[in-house]
Amino acid sequence: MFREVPSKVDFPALERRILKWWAETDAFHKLVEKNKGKKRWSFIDGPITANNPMGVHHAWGRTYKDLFHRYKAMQGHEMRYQNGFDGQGLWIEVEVERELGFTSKRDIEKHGIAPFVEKCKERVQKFSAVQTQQSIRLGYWMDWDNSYHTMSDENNYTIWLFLKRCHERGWIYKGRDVLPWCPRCSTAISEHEIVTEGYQELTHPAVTLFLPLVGRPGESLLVWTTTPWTLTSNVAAAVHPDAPYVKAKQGDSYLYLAREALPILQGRYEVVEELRGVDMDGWTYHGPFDDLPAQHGVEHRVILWNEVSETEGTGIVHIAPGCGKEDLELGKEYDLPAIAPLDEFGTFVEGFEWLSGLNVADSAEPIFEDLRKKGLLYRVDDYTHRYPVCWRCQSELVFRLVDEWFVSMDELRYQIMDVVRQIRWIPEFGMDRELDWLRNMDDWMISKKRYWGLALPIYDCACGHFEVIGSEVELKQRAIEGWEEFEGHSPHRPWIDAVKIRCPECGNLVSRIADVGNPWLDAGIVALSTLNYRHNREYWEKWYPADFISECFPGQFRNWFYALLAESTAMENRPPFLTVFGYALAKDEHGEEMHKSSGNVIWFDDAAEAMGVDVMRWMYCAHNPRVSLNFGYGPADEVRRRFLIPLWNIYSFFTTYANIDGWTPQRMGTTPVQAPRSNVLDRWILSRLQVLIKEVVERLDDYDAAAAARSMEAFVDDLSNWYVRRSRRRFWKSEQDEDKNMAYWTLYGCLVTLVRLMAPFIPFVTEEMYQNLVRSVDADAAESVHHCDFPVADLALVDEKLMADMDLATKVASLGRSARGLAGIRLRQPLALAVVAGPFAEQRDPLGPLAELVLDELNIKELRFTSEPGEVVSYVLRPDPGLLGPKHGPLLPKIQEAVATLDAADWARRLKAGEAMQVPVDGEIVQLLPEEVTVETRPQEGYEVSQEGSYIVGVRVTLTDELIQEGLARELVRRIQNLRKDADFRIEDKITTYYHGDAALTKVMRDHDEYISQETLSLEMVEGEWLEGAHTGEFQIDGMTITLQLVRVPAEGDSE
RNA sequence: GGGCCAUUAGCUCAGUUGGCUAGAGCACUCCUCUGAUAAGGGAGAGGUCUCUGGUUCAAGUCCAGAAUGGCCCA
Repeated sequence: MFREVPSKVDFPALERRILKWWAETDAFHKLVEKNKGKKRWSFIDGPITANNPMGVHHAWGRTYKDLFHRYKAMQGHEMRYQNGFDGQGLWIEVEVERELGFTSKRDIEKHGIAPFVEKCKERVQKFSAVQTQQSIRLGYWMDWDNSYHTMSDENNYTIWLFLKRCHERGWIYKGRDVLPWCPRCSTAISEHEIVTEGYQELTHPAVTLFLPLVGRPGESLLVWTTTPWTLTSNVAAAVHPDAPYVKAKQGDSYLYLAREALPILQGRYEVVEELRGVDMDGWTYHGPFDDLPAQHGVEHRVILWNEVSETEGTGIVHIAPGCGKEDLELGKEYDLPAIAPLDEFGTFVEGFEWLSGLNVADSAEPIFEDLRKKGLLYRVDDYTHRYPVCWRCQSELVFRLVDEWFVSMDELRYQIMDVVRQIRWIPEFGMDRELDWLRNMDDWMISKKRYWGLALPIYDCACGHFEVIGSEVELKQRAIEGWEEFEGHSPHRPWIDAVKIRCPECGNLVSRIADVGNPWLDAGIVALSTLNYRHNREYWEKWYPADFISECFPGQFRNWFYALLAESTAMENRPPFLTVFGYALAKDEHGEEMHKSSGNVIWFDDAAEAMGVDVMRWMYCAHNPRVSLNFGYGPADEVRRRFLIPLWNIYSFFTTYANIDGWTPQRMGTTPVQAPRSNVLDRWILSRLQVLIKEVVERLDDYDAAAAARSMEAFVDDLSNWYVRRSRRRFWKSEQDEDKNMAYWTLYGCLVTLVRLMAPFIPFVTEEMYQNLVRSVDADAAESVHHCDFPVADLALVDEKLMADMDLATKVASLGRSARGLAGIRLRQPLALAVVAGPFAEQRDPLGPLAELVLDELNIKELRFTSEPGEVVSYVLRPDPGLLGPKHGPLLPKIQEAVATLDAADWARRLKAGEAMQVPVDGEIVQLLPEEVTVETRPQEGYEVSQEGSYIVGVRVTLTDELIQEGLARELVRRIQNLRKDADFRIEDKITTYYHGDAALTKVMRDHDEYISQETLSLEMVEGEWLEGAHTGEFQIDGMTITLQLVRVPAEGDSE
């Protein structure tokens, strides 16, 4: 016996039960053990940031990872099952700062770096534990005790090795650059970080000001900027050499600006001279802040620059090499001084007099006021533009001249590009994206002026020499002092900073630079560090490169993919992974981004308990990964209703009837799938099943989960709405014959195969079904569905012709239902005949045995096939008077007459083929174009028809008394069945039926006594008696009344 | 300015070597079935497959250009 299966199911409760059972039986580790020593399948996990609970977008990615792990496991592969947590870097620091109520780096210093770093570690531990629990809830099978952390010693030291290798090749250098800088976080923001969500639409005051020219009294350049604070460091003004400029007179002053920019002028003006940019080359002017000490000795001049836009601002660009990236480049070219006005907090440094000590955020108004006082201010306007902000704390970034450390991309860039081309990118455009990034990226800035992160092993001596340490062993050897203080700690600040080495060039003691590393270094090294590259090269060789990695596409080209590629290429010049699978973003169900502030975020824990993770997983798997996923309760409910419930219903149906008949698979050894079948439905569904297996394997081998899921949905639909629906009677009948046995074997075979096919997708419900369908009757079967082998298609069972014929049968059934619908005759009313017209040629019986299915489905006595549509429809040709009237005038009635005499069926075909009609009228030939003649189809007398393509199904709508009686009998059966159900009888309960009512109905009861009692399991049908206490119903059928009463008959052996 | 992607029914999307009278689900209206039943089925309506050219016997599909939207890089 199978365990009884309720038709209603609580998926989340089921999932919790299965989770508990997996834990109790140690199902995961048994799987690992089972596959030990088999062919490897290597996966490297992109570490999840262990900073907050995971979201439903993480669950999407983790579902793919679990899906392919489970699939490969069922196909017998050894795997490492290692999950990764990312835990070093600014994002952790920012959250901890928030927790502690800190607002700047000074607070951290005051608090102490050591306790701060400890708190960062604690946060990572806390949330990695939370995410582990959530992942387990998702059904993600990983070796959770073996998760790696990017903050581990091994990970950090492996990065040291990488940096050492880079240094040996001369790729590491200290650069002076103008970088986007967050004044709150007090660190540079690398270009990797600034690009996503790094810009906001902001409004700033833009200032237009005079720069008085030297030696040209009364004449000024007009410049424009949105960052007034940079004017303090102005050293030059750039013009486009070929652009037209003008000298405009306004009042007593003469202004220079681009001709295109003239509309910027307020009030009346007069153009007194036209010139080109090149004519202004070398002019000198008085800087706007020449009075500040920082500006002493600076000569301001006009330079030429091809990038100057004539339409932005005034067409004359203010240049401050200490405050802008392009400015600095230009500065190098023209040998201009770079003045750096801001410290790490965005405060003006010494040398700026009244500005010194003022924060950049508060500087705009005082600067305008100063310019106004000096008579240099022309106008101030609000200007809205996209401005970079800190991606973590949203502070507006400034551009600061700083020392940072870089890895040169000169050589590495091209090596990585070669590696990229050896990798399979899914979707394919990934390769182009990555190559595009590599072509365009600047040198990799690896330093960050923060606390919690990789301790960059760079020892920079004042003499100009610097060293890069490649391991903890090397550091110990080189340590002159501080080793004891450091020993026993992780290689993090502040402990690591105690260690000092001797400069081999000048002999002085050298400290480590204070910077920590860019966090993508941490995540990028894992292809080496997690495979024990430093200590067990054999192990590493076994698992490197990964067969597969998978992450969300947007962002990762310049982040994880890039870092992984860069570090592996530098170390080994081989791809770190062979296939990369990317997917898009998760949005809310209306396609809006999920934001806490919009209130549309769905938390993973809520979703899991409300919809169940199998539903979520199916939604993820069935979705096209290239486009963003609209996640929500609505779509989830649809998945549940459309897919999981029907699947469950098939299962529930099977167990219900199998239990009634006491049917169990005696032994799995005589595999049900292979036994020959005589029933066409059995042969058909088993053929479909093999095709399904083949498709699913092919699609999963190609990492196309969505196509596999779609195939499975289509199969479940076929199984439910055709196989089971058409086979119901085979299970329902009371004889225990071979046909029934085969039906059980077939449905059972489909279910147990489906359960294994779907196990990687929806691991919980398949486990539940497997335990009941397989384990409960076969103690020798694999303990868990996830320990089973993945199904293999038996192509010998594929019958293409049968499947094509079945397609035709379902099409005929569909057209027949449609025709019945048009006639308004309900399905319960039997009809005498259906005629199918189609391209059957000589075939007299195109459906063969499948015709039975159609007859039964349509409740029709006879099915006839013909290749002559005229048997069911006639055609009427109607010359369109609206078109032909104006053309032929009085001839029209005669044309209509003439057309009516022609062979309508023949012309219907020819017109459809685009042929024009030639109609003899009054001795001449009139031509009628296809669009001028409407072809109407009408059913032949006594038929209703429905047509699709070249198939027409006509049903005979004439009802005889006999047919009507039969229809009523069926109607009565239905009433009794409903009554049985209302009475809560079990499906197999036998009953006695009492009835009385209008004569016409009681006659049907008597005449169809055998049929009705068989259908309703009535042992006896008694007319005229009234039974107190029986389940009673009074019904109106076609205006007649009947009262029905049911009584359960106790079965033998019942205790009643 | 450059790169990548998308554009198919009211909405969400299938349509992967060019071969359809372009499909599905949801939503809507009507109908229907029913011991799988808080499910299922059918019908109706809804499309110049963004546009313009081209290649081809044949284009939603391939090519070129444009428009719109999105992502990325300057």
